[in-house]
Amino acid sequence: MRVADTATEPELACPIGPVVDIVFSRWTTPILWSLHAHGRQRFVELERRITRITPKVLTQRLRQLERDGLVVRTYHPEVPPRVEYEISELGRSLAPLFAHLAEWSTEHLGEVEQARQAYDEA
Amino acid sequence: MRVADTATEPELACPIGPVVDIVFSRWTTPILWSLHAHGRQRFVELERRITRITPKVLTQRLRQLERDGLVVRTYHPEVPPRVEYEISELGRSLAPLFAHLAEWSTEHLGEVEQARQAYDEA
DNA sequence: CAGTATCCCAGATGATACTG
DNA sequence: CAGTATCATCTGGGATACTG
Repeated sequence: MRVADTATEPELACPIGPVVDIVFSRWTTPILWSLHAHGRQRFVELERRITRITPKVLTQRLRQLERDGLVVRTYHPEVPPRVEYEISELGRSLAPLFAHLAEWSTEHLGEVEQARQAYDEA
Repeated sequence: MRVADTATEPELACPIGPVVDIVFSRWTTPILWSLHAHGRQRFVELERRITRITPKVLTQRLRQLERDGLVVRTYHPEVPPRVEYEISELGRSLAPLFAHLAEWSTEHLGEVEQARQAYDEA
């Protein structure tokens, strides 16, 4: 974990910048979570589970996740076509991290709420 | 860590949705990281350290962070004015999480790169 | 079913200039 | 110094419709 060149590089002064872009860009956490919680799924299943997402955006995100090696896409040339998505090994390696995040959430989300209320009153 | 209502709520099917919004919205990680790595800092110091950020956006992000209780702002009514920002107790509680993230980064970022290359060749 | 193709808009971001 | 004000920009995302 380098800190030395903190002042050198742009916003990448922050060594976790790249990971954040990969793992926490919009829609990726719901998708990964869904895939992790419910296993291999078809396009429509994801679409139904992640309410409010449009097929266009879901496709975009899935492609990105596939490109980054976090998700595996399997195409079955049938009629009608069947496509299945599942978490890759690499994607699964994020599980402890997500757990850590969920833990922080249950422990400190309340404090954030309080801080907001206090702030808004002033 | 509930999973039961995964299909009930919208994108919050993902229990870490709220935290992600708070901690990983744009510019927040560089700011928090800088504050964590270099301690209490004035506005200009942050501005210089986080290259490419404009004062407007820096102000916005700092306000948000302050409202969420992750950062403490101290105003010194002098001439010229002096304002200092520092991480709060709550903000500091994110440190292990960031460390975890940095660790994942050093271990797996290479795999992401490889996946991308492989994908782009096909 | 599993997407693509278009059109479109809001909100976020950037550039620039100005103040207490 | 520590912002704010204003204007221009621009891209992600939404709505809708269509296809192999």
